Amino acid sequence: MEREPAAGDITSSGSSLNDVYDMPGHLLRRMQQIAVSAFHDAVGDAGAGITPVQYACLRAVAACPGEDQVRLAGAIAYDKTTIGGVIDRLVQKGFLERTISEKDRRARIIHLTNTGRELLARIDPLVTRAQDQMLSGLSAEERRDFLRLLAKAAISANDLSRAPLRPIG
Amino acid sequence: MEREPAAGDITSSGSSLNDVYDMPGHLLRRMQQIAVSAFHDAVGDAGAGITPVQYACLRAVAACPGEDQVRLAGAIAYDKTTIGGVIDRLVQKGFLERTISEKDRRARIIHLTNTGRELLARIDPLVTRAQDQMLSGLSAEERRDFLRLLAKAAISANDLSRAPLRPIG
DNA sequence: TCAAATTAGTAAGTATGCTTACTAATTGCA
DNA sequence: TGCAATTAGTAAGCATACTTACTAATTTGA
Repeated sequence: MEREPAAGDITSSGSSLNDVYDMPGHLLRRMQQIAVSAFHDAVGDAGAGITPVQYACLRAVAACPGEDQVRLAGAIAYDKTTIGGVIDRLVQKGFLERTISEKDRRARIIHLTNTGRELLARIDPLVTRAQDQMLSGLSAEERRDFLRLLAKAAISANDLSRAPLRPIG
Repeated sequence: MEREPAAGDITSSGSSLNDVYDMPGHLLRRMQQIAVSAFHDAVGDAGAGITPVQYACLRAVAACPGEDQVRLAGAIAYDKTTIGGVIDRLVQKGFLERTISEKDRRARIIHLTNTGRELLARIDPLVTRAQDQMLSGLSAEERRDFLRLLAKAAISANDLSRAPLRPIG
């Protein structure tokens, strides 16, 4: 397999990183990390150490109080193992309550605490600001186009995911 | 356009998950996970357990042989701590070689092994296929638009990231 | 009705993707 | 020249995001 580099070679391996830079997988990974950064920059100390994943989990509980973990996971496209740990930490911090369901003793019913509700009210506007900042390089029209296509791609490929979105209701 | 919650509102907290579903942060997180899934589905057993992150690292070494870890990290926008572990595992599997630099004894110089080169040649077409599959819900024109906007957003917000892209050369 | 299949949740293990903190080597500058 | 600042890399710790495997509870169906 090994050979001497020849005169016409672009790179010593015949491959360039430009391919990688244009791959949706690479760009999505980078944008996701930019999104996490922007979240932390915008929320800062107001967030009591909350993460983007924990924020979405709180929003899911706020929108769907009294659901069990599997259905909450589906509502925001989390793996059921993942959401277990996320809820652990949010209970630990006093933002969520976890009780055993009366109807199904396997299931855990999740509710917001007042502290959790207060946290959400406090950071919601900051999170909205972060969403703007991560797309600050796009014009208003480009943002609309981008979001439309991003949502369309995510909906189309939903079942490719290990943790597909399963909206409640 | 924001409005006051009215008597007839659906949710008890005045918030709905529709906001979350439209947030770029949420959609980017979902698409990133879809991308990882599509990679594993497409590469399967041919990849010797390689991950998308490890693949990009191999491509970076192939394109920029003989670089140190910090510069390789910059070439694909990885944190220097992260790439350390990634390279550990790739050396462990026999795809990369790590040697101490003669010029700077702090630095580790990374090279592909022949096995690593063979792996790349084998899986490159499969990875390309995965990139198509994750955008299968978009038309050719939509894909072009989406990729253009995604790249533009990532370039603009590069310095928001904790691990910005720092191309070599 | 009762055993089989399914389901909710957890546990353990692995791989990113950071943070902070540290060592060792190199650079810069007074 | 020599000391301070910087830099490459690692270590430890924490939070996702899975995988596989397990327990316990519920549902199914013969």
